[in-house]
Amino acid sequence: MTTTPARPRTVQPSDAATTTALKLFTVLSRAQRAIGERTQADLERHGISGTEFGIMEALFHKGPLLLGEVQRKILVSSGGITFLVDKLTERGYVERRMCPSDRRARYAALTRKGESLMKEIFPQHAAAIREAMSGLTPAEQREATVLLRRLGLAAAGEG
Amino acid sequence: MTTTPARPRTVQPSDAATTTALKLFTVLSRAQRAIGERTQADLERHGISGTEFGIMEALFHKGPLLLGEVQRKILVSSGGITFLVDKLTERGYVERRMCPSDRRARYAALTRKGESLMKEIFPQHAAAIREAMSGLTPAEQREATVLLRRLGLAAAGEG
DNA sequence: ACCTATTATCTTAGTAATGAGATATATAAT
DNA sequence: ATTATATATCTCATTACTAAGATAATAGGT
Repeated sequence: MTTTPARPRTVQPSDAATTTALKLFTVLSRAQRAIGERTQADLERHGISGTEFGIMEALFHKGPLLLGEVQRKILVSSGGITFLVDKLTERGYVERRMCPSDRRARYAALTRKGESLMKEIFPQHAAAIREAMSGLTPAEQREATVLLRRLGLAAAGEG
Repeated sequence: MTTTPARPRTVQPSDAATTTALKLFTVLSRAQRAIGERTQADLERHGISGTEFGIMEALFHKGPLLLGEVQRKILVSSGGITFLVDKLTERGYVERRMCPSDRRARYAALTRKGESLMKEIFPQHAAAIREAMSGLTPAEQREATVLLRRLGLAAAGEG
């Protein structure tokens, strides 16, 4: 048995599995960007960012949460959550409340104004997301969800 | 034919299609974030950001490109491409060249140092992406690619 | 009570961008 | 030629963060 002599190559050609992964990487990035641009454009009409909406949505659906809980939910840094809650507080949508059992901790809670904003815009925004996703049928969306959940969990877990 | 009388509702409950779309939105964001964190961590070892890698990869595979071409390819603002090419130039990986036919325009091109950096790290980074995607089999990755391409194109197109 | 480690939030400085507008050049119409 | 419009890049101010460290409070062990 003879081995093929190593022919020098400038750049190692990628194998098929790598090529497949690179394609997925590209379409994943582009899809996320395109969807993100559309959904953020929807929120811009109301003068809030996607991240701000994430905070208010969490408070809207779960009630008051400790800053740290919000932080873990929307995945920003500790400095970031302080900054974001400050901004929402200035605009009157959110307020801080003492935590009776832990004086280091603060709750973030929707004000009445924040609550009524969310009642108005959450359904609208959900519809905008549905619209942004309308390139796929609901059945295809469920397929994509299964695959992306598996992909995301594996990628996050092995960190 | 009778129309159903409008029953007042505080918050319109989402229909099934909206719920499906919201789930996809969540897993899409999370998957992209998890994959992005892993691939950027790989590049950090070489001291470059994902965006910088994107520029160098484009130049590596296509040769010198006008700044505007690079900009459209990696999707940053016009100010952003100037800033990024400046930084890569400072570090000696990229240089600007005059465009003989249009004196407003500038090419960005890899220097010899940039070329050799890419020869070294491109295959490594491709392998890191393959690894980050390994939660799905190649066949599943191809499925996901088909769906995400359709999703992304539809979302970008209807902007 | 005292020490240690941990946790929760806030502060500060720095970064990677964006967006609006400036400048220079090019192209097309008159 | 002149004018208008479009294009390519750059400049500058601002935004939305992150990372590291400061401060303060809690919890557990001794």
